[in-house]
Order: sequence, then structure tokens, then C-alpha cells
Amino acid sequence: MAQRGYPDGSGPSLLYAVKQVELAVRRHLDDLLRPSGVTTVQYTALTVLERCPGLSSAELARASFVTAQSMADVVSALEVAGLVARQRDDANRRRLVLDLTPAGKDLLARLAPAVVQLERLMVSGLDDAEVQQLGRGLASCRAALGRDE
Amino acid sequence: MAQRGYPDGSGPSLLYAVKQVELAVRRHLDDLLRPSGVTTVQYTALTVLERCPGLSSAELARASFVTAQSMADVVSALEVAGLVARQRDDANRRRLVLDLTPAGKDLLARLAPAVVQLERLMVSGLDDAEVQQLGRGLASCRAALGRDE
DNA sequence: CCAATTTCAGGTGTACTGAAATAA
DNA sequence: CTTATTTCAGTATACCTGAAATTG
Repeated sequence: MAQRGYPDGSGPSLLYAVKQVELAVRRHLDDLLRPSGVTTVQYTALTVLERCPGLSSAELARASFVTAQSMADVVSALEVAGLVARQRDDANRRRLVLDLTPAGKDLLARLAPAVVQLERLMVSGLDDAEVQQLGRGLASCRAALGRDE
Repeated sequence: MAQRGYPDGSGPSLLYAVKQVELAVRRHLDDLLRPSGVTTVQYTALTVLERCPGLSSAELARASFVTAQSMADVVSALEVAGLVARQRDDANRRRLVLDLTPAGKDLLARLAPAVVQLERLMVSGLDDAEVQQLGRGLASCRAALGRDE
């Protein structure tokens, strides 16, 4: 017993549902990533960096809705692990530009299949149209709550 | 710049989208709850207890996918704050039954309008049918990833 | 002088493992 | 004896605020 979702639309059920799904995803992702030695937060930073190479730590922080100090910890750990490298930006010498190292790219490539599989598991009860609709719904929620853009 | 979502369905975009929405929700909820002195995790425990009075801390932990030890910290803080009370279960004297105090019920009642408003903000870009579909989609994801039932 | 980036120092909240006491 | 609940101790991660140094 305990926990069964709200019986109807009376309560803040969607806020709770989002939290529950995110929690379940994180658990699976933690298990999946543990052997590789990176945490879920570190992995997320790596994937953002994969899509947007050359970001600074501060930009990465803004993209992730955390403070620059918080992201500094994550980036620092990734640098120690040899998964990212930092380099002074000559155009703006305050910035330390981040990029994946070959080891970092390797790690992402090795993890990709399992992560794709996890997403497939998550949506295994939905058909293609419903998956697309879910993506649009989440994007709309994020935009409505967002602090940026 | 930085962050724009995946251009197509190539990457694990839904995992990322869920995380982003949950993070945005938590930020809003943190801001909303700060004056009341309870954290988002504590608030969530209170709402679960509102729906299911008489749970033990261990049951609450299972409902929230955390260990009994982790939940014990949360419950302990709520007890110190006078928002929940614990009492030995006479039928099973290992269990410490949890219930909201009048102060706890009061707090939830005072917070409810703002929380409902936050959920409305989140789905403000969706029509009623899309909101329902989002709820079904999230429930399906949770069930597919879930560890219980 | 002011703004942005990074770094250092210190703190809190959340959650974990391991181990013990109590009770069914 | 085994299992469930609770509690204690220690630890790690991920956030935060505040303050300082560097550069634009």
C-alpha cells in the first residue's frame, strides 16, 4: 500500500508525477553509470558539452540552472578524471573553455547504447505518437517554468 | 546560447527533458516554500502523509524510493518542526505511526493555493486534453521504470 | 568603477552504507 | 532464527552563500 497517485485531478498530481519519473530515471541512470565512475550529474554535463563544445563552466551552469560555483565542482571532477580539458580563451582571458577529451568522447560512446535503452524502457508503454506528445508536453512545461530565454 | 534541446529524436532527449522540468519545478517550489521553512522534500513527505495518514517512516521511504535511513532524517526534521507526530503502533510495536499535527495540516492548507497555481503555470501552454495526455504519459513512464507493484 | 568568470572557504540538505537494538 | 523497523555513525554528492582575484 501507500502511494497510488491522486485519484482525480484534484491535487498537484502533475508536479508529483514529474518528480517521481525523474527520481526513477535517476535511480536507473545511477545504476547504469556506476561502473564507469561518473555520477548522473557529471554524465549530464558531459552530454551537454558533447552537443555544445567550447562552453565555459559558467555557461554550462546557466544551461543547467545551477550556480557557477556548483558547476565548478562538477567540472573540476571531470577534469581530474581526464574526461574534459580546460583552456584559456585568448579572445576573453577570463573564460576557461571546456572540451571533451578523447577519453571523454570514448566514455560517452560506450555509455550511449545503455542510455538509449533506458529511454526506450521508459516509453515502452507508449506508442510513437504518444512519445512525441510527451516530448512536446515536457518542452511546453519547461518553457512555461523556465528562467532563461 | 547553450542549450536548445535536441534537434531531433536522435539523443536521449526525453530523459533530459524530464530532468529539466523537474529541476525547474523544484526551483519554483523551493522559492515558494522558503518562507514557510519547509524544504521541497519535506513538503512532499507532508503531502504523502496527508493522503495516507498512519504510514510509518519505512513505508514513507518505500513510497518515495529512498532508504529508511534517508527518510528518517526528513521525518525527524518534520517532528522537530511540530508538523508531524509519531506514536507507537499498539498492533505492531516496532512501527512508529506518523500523522500530521494541526500545525502540519494548517501549513498544507496555507500552501495549497500557491502550489496549485504553480502546476497551472507549468501546463499553461497546454490545453485540457494535452494535460491529461501528459499525465497518462508520465504515469506510463513511472510504471515502466518503477521498482514497486 | 562596474560586470563577468573563476576560485576559495564554509555550510546545508539529501541520501547512501554499515551496524546495532528492539520486536513480531 | 529470521525479518522488519528504527536508530546511530560515518560518508559522499550536490547544491548553496559569501568573498576574493583577474580580466574586459
